[in-house]
Amino acid sequence: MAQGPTITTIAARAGVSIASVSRVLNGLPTREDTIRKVMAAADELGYVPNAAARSLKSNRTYQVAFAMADIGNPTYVAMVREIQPVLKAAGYRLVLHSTDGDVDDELDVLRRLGERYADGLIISPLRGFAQQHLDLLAGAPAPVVVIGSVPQDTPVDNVRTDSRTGVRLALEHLYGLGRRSIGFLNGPLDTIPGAARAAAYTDALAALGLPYDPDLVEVGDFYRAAGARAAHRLLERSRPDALLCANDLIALGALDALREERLRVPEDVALVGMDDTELATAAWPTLTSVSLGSAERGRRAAELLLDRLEDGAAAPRIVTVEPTLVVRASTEGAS
Amino acid sequence: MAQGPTITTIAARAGVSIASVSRVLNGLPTREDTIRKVMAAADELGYVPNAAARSLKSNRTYQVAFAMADIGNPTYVAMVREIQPVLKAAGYRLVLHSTDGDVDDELDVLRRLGERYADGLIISPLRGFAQQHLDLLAGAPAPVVVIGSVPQDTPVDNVRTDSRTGVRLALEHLYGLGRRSIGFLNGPLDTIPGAARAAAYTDALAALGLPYDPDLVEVGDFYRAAGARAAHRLLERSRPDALLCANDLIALGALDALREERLRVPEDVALVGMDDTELATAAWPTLTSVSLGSAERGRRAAELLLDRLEDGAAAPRIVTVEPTLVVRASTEGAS
DNA sequence: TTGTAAGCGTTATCAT
DNA sequence: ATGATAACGCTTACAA
Repeated sequence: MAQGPTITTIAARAGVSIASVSRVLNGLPTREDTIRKVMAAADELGYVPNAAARSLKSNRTYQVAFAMADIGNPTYVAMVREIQPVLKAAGYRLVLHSTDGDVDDELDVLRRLGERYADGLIISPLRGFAQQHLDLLAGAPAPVVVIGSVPQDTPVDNVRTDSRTGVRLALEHLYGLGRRSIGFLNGPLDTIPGAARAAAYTDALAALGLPYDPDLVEVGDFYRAAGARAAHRLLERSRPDALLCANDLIALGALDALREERLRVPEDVALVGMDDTELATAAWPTLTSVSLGSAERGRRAAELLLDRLEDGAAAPRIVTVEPTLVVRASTEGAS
Repeated sequence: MAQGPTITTIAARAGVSIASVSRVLNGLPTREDTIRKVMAAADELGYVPNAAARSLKSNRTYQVAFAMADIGNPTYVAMVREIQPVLKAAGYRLVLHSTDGDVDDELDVLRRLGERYADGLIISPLRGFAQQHLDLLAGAPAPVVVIGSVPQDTPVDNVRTDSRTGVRLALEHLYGLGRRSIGFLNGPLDTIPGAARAAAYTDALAALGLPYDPDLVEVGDFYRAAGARAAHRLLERSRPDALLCANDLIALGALDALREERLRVPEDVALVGMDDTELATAAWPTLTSVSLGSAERGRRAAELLLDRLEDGAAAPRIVTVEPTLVVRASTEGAS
């Protein structure tokens, strides 16, 4: 915990000015002899440049923030896992914010960007930005990349996925297996994914010519225990031959519930999760799941942000990651 | 992305000196009237203090770094999940480093603390610090808390667990179930947990009066696929009636392998994982697992660091988290 | 090529 | 109570 040397210390030790030290350290043209003296002094003293001083001067922190609802959720873990190495390779540190899906927290993250502790922000809002806060997004003090959808014309880089198509893929798959009574276990409707998936479910049913039956729909939360409770509630009043779950955690909970009710998966009830997390292959039977490309979305978001940091003036970009259906035992029986 | 206002801007707007602005902003005694003017100006301009300037002056970043091998590993996720809210509550940001278990990366994290981008570091080294690097730890430019064991007398705060006891609990449990041929699937021996668990396994066997049979031991890596391969190798040359796995990922892989070999769990082979991650309850049968208190270790580490940041002079503390055995279906049959 | 000095946005000391 | 000013550690004109 020794007090570290500064360029002043080195300058004294090497017998040159601080300007020369700075030049050598930054590789600017300098006399061979001076370089040697400075390097020697720096080495001996174990010099390390001070980040605060550097960023005060350069207006660059070489930090990027990532904000999401819950680092315990495998979806976000997948994102972080991709974001981290991309940033690291580019010389950026990663600052992690967990907002618990709280709108105020999310807005706070946005506002505190004004402290300039980070050069940019990747945010995956769960509750989303109400209309009145869009200007906060647009006028953010640093570049922001949003993972998830933002309203048309919001001038920020954006990585989205098409959950509508994802849900459709799932329902078509189940329909193709002969299932006609397809239930849906959703997360809160006031969340962005919750709302999107609810709409997508209704639409996909219609496209398949299936009736919408409110008894087949339950809203809970994006957690396993909530998923189990929702499944129990649903099973109390109807007997679906398939269940679509708004994420893998819910699906895992549904699996618990189905097991308790002695219903076989997939024979009695076919089960589909969403997000295709590692939990899908840990479960038994392994879970068919709609991949929304979390890892790829994370990576693309990091890349977009780095691009933006190099060229702040470029037009906002929207990247769309296509969903895919990963079929496993929970709908097809074989392992 | 507007250029933010500084205290200079505010001072001009309010018609006072920057010193007064600073005082008001920091709640130092000031005339009512001045306070009003400054606050008004600050509000109108949407002032946010600059983090770099502040930390240059105060030598405080209000950031804490956490370095571990792989954010994809549920053990570390559990730690981050606990560390984050503790830091947040104390007004600190979290900087995340993923080292891939690379020794150089770990040492680099330690060295770069000298940049003073963080006030302290929590590190969970996978490969550990060779003797020659202990001075780097001892002489770190900022307080460090190590999760995992450090050699006696290393002057850093330390949160450890007793994996020896953990392994013993597992073997005693298996022994109590009548298992006598207990195999062991370990991770790399040049990692701290790998080495510790290998020694613990040998000791625990001896304590139970069971012979050590090299055919019952396989070394792989801490991943699922590696666990599956290791299990296959082991099963090719011996038929254990129980398997202890050095973590839950390996256990999951072992489960895959056992299933392929048509061996029933727990009837033919009882299976025990370590770390007690969420994967243990996602798997089927659910996994008996040795909890090493990852969440608690994370939380305690964060608390130790915060304490240290308040009182840098206090004697180094060692916190030990007791392991517990969480018995589930993979050893006891019932769900 | 090198040194002097200004400035990044704060906080804090010192006069006033 | 307030203002002028130095200082934090660095980069970068500008002069020499």
